[in-house]
Amino acid sequence: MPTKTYHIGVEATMEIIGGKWKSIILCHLRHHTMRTGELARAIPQISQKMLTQQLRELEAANIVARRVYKQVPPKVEYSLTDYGQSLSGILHELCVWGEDNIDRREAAGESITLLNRDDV
Amino acid sequence: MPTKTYHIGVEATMEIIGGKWKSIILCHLRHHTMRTGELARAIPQISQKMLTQQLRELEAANIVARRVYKQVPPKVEYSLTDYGQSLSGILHELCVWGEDNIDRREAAGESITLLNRDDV
DNA sequence: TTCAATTATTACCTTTTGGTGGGTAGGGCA
DNA sequence: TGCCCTACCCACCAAAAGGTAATAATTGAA
Repeated sequence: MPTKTYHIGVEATMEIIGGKWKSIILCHLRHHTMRTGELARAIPQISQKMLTQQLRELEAANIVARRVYKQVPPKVEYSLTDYGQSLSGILHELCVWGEDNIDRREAAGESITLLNRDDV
Repeated sequence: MPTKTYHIGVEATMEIIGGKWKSIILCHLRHHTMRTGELARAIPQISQKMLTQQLRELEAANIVARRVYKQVPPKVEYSLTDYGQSLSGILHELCVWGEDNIDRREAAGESITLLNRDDV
C-alpha cells in the first residue's frame, strides 16, 4: 500500500474534524450521547444524507461510537469514544474562540448572530 | 445587509481556519514571520495560487498581517496579527493531537509518515 | 388496511475548492 | 539587449464537497 505522508500534525487533525459538519457534530456529542433525530434537530441546517455520511466517517476514525438498538422504529445512539473524548478540550476552545470572533465582528458593526453558546 | 447567522461558535472558527491550507499556513506563521517563498518552501504541496489566495483570506479576517517592502525584486512578509496570536494555543493543540493520531494509526499497522513535528 | 415513526440509502445535480500553465511587473546585471 | 528575481494575477479545467428528493424497512397503533 502507498504510504500516506503528512508534513505537519495539524493536517491529520483537520482531515478528521475538518469540513462543514464534523466539528459541529462533535461539539454536540461532547455533551451527551444523542440519537440520530436528536442530532438532526440540534443541527437544523444539515441534511439527513450529510448527517449519516459524516457520522460514518467519524465512526471509521474511531472518534464516534454508534449503538443500534433492535427496535421498531429504529433507535440509534451516537457518542464520543474514549479516544474521541481526547478532542473535547480542543472542541470547546474552538467554540469559545468562535464566540469571541462573532462578538468582535458584531462590535465592529457586522450584522451577525450566534444562536447558541457552548454551555459547559 | 442580510444578517449572517451561526448556530454554534465552532462554525465561525472553522470558517476562518478550515479548508485544506489555512491551518497549515497558520501553524508555520505561529513560529516566525515568513516571506512568501519561505512559506511556499515550508509547504511544498501548495500551489502559488492557493498560497496567496489563502493568505488574502486570512488577512481579510485580521488573522495575518502582510508587510510589503518597496524593493525590486519584491519582498513580502507575513505574520500573525495580535488577534491571530490568540489562535496560537489552539493551533499547537491541533498539531499535537494530529501527531498522536498519526502515531496511533502507525501503531495500528497503517502505513503512514509524519515529516515534521511541531517543535515548540 | 393504512399510516406513523425512525434511520438510512441512492441517484442526480450544483457549488466550492483546488490544480495547471501561462503571463506581468520593474530594477539589477551581464 | 536580454534575462534574472520575486510576488502574484488570470483563465481555464478537474475534483471534491455538499444539497435535494425520492425510497426502503419494519411493526405497532388507529
